[in-house]
Amino acid sequence: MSVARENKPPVIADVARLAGVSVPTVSRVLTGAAKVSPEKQKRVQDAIAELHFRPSAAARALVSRQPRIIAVLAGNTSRYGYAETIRGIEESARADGYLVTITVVESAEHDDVDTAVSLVLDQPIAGIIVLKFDPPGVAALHKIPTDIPTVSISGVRENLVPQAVLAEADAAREMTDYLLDLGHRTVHHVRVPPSRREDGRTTGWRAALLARDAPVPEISDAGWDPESGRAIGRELATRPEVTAVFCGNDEIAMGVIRGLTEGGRAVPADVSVAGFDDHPLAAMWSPPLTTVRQDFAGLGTRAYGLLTKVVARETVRKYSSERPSLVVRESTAAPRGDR
Amino acid sequence: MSVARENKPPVIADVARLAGVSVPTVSRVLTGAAKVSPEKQKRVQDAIAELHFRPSAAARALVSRQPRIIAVLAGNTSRYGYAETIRGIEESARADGYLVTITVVESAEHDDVDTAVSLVLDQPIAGIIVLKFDPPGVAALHKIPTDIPTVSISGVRENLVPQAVLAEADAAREMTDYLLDLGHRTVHHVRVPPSRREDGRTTGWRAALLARDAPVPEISDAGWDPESGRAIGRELATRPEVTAVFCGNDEIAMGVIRGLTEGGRAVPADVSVAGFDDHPLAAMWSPPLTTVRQDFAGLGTRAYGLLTKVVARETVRKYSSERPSLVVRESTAAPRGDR
DNA sequence: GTGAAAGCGCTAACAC
DNA sequence: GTGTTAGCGCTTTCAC
Repeated sequence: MSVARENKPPVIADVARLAGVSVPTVSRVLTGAAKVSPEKQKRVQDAIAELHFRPSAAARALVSRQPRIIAVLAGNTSRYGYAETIRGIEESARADGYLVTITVVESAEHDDVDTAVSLVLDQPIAGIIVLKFDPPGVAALHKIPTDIPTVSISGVRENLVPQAVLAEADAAREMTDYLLDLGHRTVHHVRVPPSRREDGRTTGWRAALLARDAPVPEISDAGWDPESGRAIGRELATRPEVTAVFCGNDEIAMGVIRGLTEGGRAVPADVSVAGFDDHPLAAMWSPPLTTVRQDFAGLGTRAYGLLTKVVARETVRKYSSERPSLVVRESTAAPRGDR
Repeated sequence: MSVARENKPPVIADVARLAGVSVPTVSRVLTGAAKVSPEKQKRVQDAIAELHFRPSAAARALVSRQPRIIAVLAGNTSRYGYAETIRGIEESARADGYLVTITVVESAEHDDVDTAVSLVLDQPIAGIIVLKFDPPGVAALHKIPTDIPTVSISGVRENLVPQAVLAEADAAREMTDYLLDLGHRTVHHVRVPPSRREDGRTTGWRAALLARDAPVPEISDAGWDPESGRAIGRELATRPEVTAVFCGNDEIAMGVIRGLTEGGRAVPADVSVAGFDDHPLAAMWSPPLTTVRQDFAGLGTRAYGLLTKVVARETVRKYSSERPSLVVRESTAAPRGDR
């Protein structure tokens, strides 16, 4: 009989026995850490195949002190930007032989943050990437012990840990300038839940307005659900002075357009609406949505790259992406009076 | 000095020393497995806090043989249905103290499948959930050794492993019947990449047509990107006999509507278009999309529940969800001649 | 209740 | 090259 232990998964000792070599020799062919004679190599290989042996990841992680898992902490996983960023992280990690875990931080409340962070800390992980796009993400970052390799992803620079950033503020400013250049007196802003007091999109929008001496209208706060944008759109439809709206993301922009339309205002004839992100459906929308293209997957990739350096204890510095780019489609136009 | 080992994370022995107890006693207060006197309990607790001690997950996984991680294998992670299903899995797992990993199976090619499955198998995991929505998912499922606790999620029943299913075929049939009842002579079908020769949506559509002796038009194959739906929509726009289109998912339906519109056909005046999934943007679309609501998150939750039973070696049987429900909105109407 | 001793399955160190 | 000896940091007997 070749199966040494009834019903239990084979261990390295079983392989060694079957191949007629010592345990470390099996380990050597497994890791390739040292030379093994071709003959024994083959015997070991055969034994492994025969027993369907797979080394225990738990034992390896214990002895080598290098778990092959990285954790992602995020306030959300299914909205477009989040999902794409995670996709970018996973893709790079997989190519590198790392598995990635995702855990969502339901809210910035102590209990939720603690649950999520503890869950991650209680597993054998190599490092953590936190998506600091919203308050839960920010709260989570602050709860992570400083001795754990950590990287954050954000729309604004900060110095807590190395981070991959998107130059959101610059892009928002560019978008606002574009709208102003079209002839709009000012630009209204519908914000998605910000990560701090104010996120990059809002900052850039305000800066552009102030730089041109345009009035700074009160901000409308939306949630993550497009439905919340619709309600805001309906409200905006009742205010004739609103001719241009810059939204925190495309999904909200789509809701806003819907609400505006329901309220009797045509887009872009009566009011121009712009989004942010370049959601896959933005081009399908009617009218096709003017927006800002963000390379979320690339952001994830860069964050992963940063993390591997931190894990390897190399010195790293803050990273910065190329600026997101303006994509002009048909949901924006010059105001009525100007045409 | 209370820190026993310079620069290294504290281990259980450090805690024991500081608290003046034995290592097993510390372990006992950690796990709560056995009684410890209140006094020592407190000393241990204090030592843990002082040292910021966290037990090594790797060591625990090794000795207890019960990793607290479950893996999800999927052909995709960011499209709506996938992302929502994963969200459901993660939510239940987190509540249960399990971490979830995600790994993408890029294609059904041997190399991609092998990379993904090996990655997962090389880590300390308790079990696997595979999203069998597409060919990569199906291929991955077949590569998983049978001794690993595994559950699949799918739109059609099969018997390989326990699975959480959505009664897609029934819902598709209901949708097709609804369209036929409106007075359409037949219903065209735009398919998303199927998991097997034919998935539940296509099967249900065909069954409904056959049952009513309606002609069964040739199927149009779309990809996952809405853009591919748009191309199909343009093509469909050139064929006057097309008056009703049932699409494999909402994103494709939105693309099809766009293409149809660009081709000069009005929706629903000239042609009715229905989707599948009830994407968050479906209600925002113009016209608001008629679709089928699927409870993806619930599906994920049920799959997780199944997996925990398999892990615990309880006997389980196939699960089945309530049937998805029809959501009639404004993208469908009676054909022109009937009005 | 509590400590000593014995592993979990693997890799690292060290001879030969 | 290869085997022997030691652990990795915990939990689990098993005495007392």
